[in-house]
Amino acid sequence: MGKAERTRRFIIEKSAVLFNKKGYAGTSLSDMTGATGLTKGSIYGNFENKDEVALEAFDYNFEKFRSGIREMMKSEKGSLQKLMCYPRYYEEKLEEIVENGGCPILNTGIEADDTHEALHQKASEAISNWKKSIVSIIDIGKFKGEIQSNIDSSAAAELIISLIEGGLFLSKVSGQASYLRNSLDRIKLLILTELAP
Amino acid sequence: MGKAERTRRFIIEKSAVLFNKKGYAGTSLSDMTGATGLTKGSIYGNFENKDEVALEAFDYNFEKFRSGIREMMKSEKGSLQKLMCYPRYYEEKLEEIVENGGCPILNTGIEADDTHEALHQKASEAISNWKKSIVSIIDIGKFKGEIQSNIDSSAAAELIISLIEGGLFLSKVSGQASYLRNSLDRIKLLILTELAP
Amino acid sequence: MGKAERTRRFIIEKSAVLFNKKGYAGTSLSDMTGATGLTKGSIYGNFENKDEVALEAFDYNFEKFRSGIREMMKSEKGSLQKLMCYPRYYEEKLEEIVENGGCPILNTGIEADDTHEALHQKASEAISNWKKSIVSIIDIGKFKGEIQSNIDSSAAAELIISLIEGGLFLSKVSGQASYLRNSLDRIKLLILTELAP
Amino acid sequence: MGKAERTRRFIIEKSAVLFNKKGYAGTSLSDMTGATGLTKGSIYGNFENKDEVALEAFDYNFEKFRSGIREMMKSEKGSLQKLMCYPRYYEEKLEEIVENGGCPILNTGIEADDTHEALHQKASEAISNWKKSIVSIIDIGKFKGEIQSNIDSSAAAELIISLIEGGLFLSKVSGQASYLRNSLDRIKLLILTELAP
DNA sequence: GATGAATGAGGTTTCATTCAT
DNA sequence: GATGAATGAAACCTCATTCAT
Repeated sequence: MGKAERTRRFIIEKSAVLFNKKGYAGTSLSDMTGATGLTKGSIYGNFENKDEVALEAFDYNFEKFRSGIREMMKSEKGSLQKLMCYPRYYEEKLEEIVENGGCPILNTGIEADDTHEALHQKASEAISNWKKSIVSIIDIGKFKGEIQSNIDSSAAAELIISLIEGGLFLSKVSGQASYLRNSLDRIKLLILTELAP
Repeated sequence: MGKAERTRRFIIEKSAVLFNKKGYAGTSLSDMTGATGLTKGSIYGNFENKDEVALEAFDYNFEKFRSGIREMMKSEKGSLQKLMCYPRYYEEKLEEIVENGGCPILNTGIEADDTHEALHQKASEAISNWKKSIVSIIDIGKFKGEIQSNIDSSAAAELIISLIEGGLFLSKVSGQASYLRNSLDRIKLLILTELAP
Repeated sequence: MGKAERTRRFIIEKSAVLFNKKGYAGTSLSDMTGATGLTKGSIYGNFENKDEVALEAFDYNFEKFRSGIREMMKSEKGSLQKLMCYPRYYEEKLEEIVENGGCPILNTGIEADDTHEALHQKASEAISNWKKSIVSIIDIGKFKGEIQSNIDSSAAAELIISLIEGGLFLSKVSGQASYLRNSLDRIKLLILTELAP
Repeated sequence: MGKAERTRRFIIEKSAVLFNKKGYAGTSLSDMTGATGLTKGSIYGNFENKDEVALEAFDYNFEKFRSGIREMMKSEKGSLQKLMCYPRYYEEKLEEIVENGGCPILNTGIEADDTHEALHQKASEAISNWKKSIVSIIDIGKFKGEIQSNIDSSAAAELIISLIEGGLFLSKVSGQASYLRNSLDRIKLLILTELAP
């Protein structure tokens, strides 16, 4: 990793939490120079404009948001066990997520949907990929006989995601963890009583 | 209603959709003069500052968001029937909600939670009131024997809200109505198979 | 005094202290409506514009500033006794003058000299009249043999005014009464040892 | 001196006379861009806000105001000769001072005393330092036997300052140099007949 | 005659971006 | 490749003033 690449990385890391907390419109170049200790010139030397930083910051935030659970899943073999990682993971991580400004898909999706098409697209793709990965786990589960074969994989995946995002949103804004907990409990129930054969 | 009150009303109505779509930081005074045809001086003659407009615009958006379902519920007697209004209502209204920029609680809550305490508070209170109204319906249902008495009213209410908000968010950002539909189907199932005696 | 005249009077009285404390540029129409409880329309119904109020407020402030000493002088017969009123008067009144924002000639003269010709003129005339009144007292004193006839009336008057204004300014800004006291003591000395025969 | 420092200097120099003539409230950012040829952005790149420019402009004006007399005093050895610099200096400089808007202590003190605490403080400190420097000259004079030892140094210093400021004010506003001349003559008399042994 | 509401110019400040050094 | 300094547009807000009611 050359120096240029390292500087880019550094700028993204430091800016990512700003964008996640204050949003795209609410984060200024000055916020970014303040957080990085770099100059505006330096940021413009490494990125074309604020947009480019925001776009990469989203990728960074999203990757960070997803890598934990991917790691957790690796050590699980069964499809149900893999799916059960979701409720386990978010239950553990709520506090940390809140500290970092919340779920980046939620933050970026909500801000960008009517204002910033490129960011909106990023959020939309993130959702799409997330759904695909859950569908894939369920389909493999069905193939291996670990999950009932008459399950609608797509519907199940969408329901799981809606419950997680709804719970995260309400717990973050209301300050009450119970919203997320109830959502995650429902996911567990779903996995154990409806997906499991 | 005096002229001042009419102008305030007019400014709020015209600005409300802007704030819901573009957010607080993303909506400028110029956007507001553009939408109303009034001058900045006129807006500042009727409101103390942008904050005051945004705060009242939230109330307006929230009221509009809630009044439809309140109306629908009025014509229902039974507790289960009242609760079933939620899935019915949001299924019908998704398109309209999307056109107006989405759920104001979601939009405002997400933007404001780390940046604008007064708006955050508004969103938080809206959630709290919404939950109370669902809990109240359930509790009355329990009292009247229409809902199983061993149900955790609070948990059920939080779950319903999480499903609605999660579904709205994902359908809006992904552009796919199925997220919300699946959430609403799950709410119906919950009402009919878990709450009903 | 008709109603219109009473309203004008009221506006001037309430605005006069504002202009004396905050200056012409520093006093806004809103300050004036705040201080009077009247509307902008009402002020513009009684005065042509802010200038006209400021000009009359200066007259009011100046008159108030001078009327006290004029009163005090009335009860004195001798020229020296009349002149001695100055040090006596300002020694007594320093606190009150400071509370009202200081000497209006000083405030208006300093602010207006390079920015507002009409106000400048008012201040300049006030100085001129003040000087004339002192010169007149001295000249009468000379005629009556109460004051040495070889005294330069004009120079003595200017010196007295300079000492008063210099002392007032420095005491007001520094917060220390001694500046004015020393100036006034010097005036007394001047009267008793140089003017007196 | 780096470029930034040179630009700051330039802005201060060009703004200083504006602030001295038109006052703090009467000087706008547009006045400042007009006088410097720079943009508002550039001014805000070099200063935190208008206040910071005004505060430094006062220092600049005051320093300019004082440096001349300090220079003149350097070539004098005796205490009386040093004190005699005051009347000599201000007699010479009246015209130049008037052209530059008058004495900055007077202008700033009068405008700021009831409206701008930071500027008021600056003016107040300037007075305090000025007085200290005169007291110091007198005390040294007493020690060296050049000035009568029973003189009240503080009172003499305050009187000198009051005479200068009073004279400057009245000559500036009335347009008649005699006010200042009479004050300065009185200072000379004081030095030669009261301070001198 | 008085008022409430509006205006439009101008106030201070911050923005994303550029470019000579 | 990085920086510091500048730009000009646009941000929020206040101003003195006007005028229909």
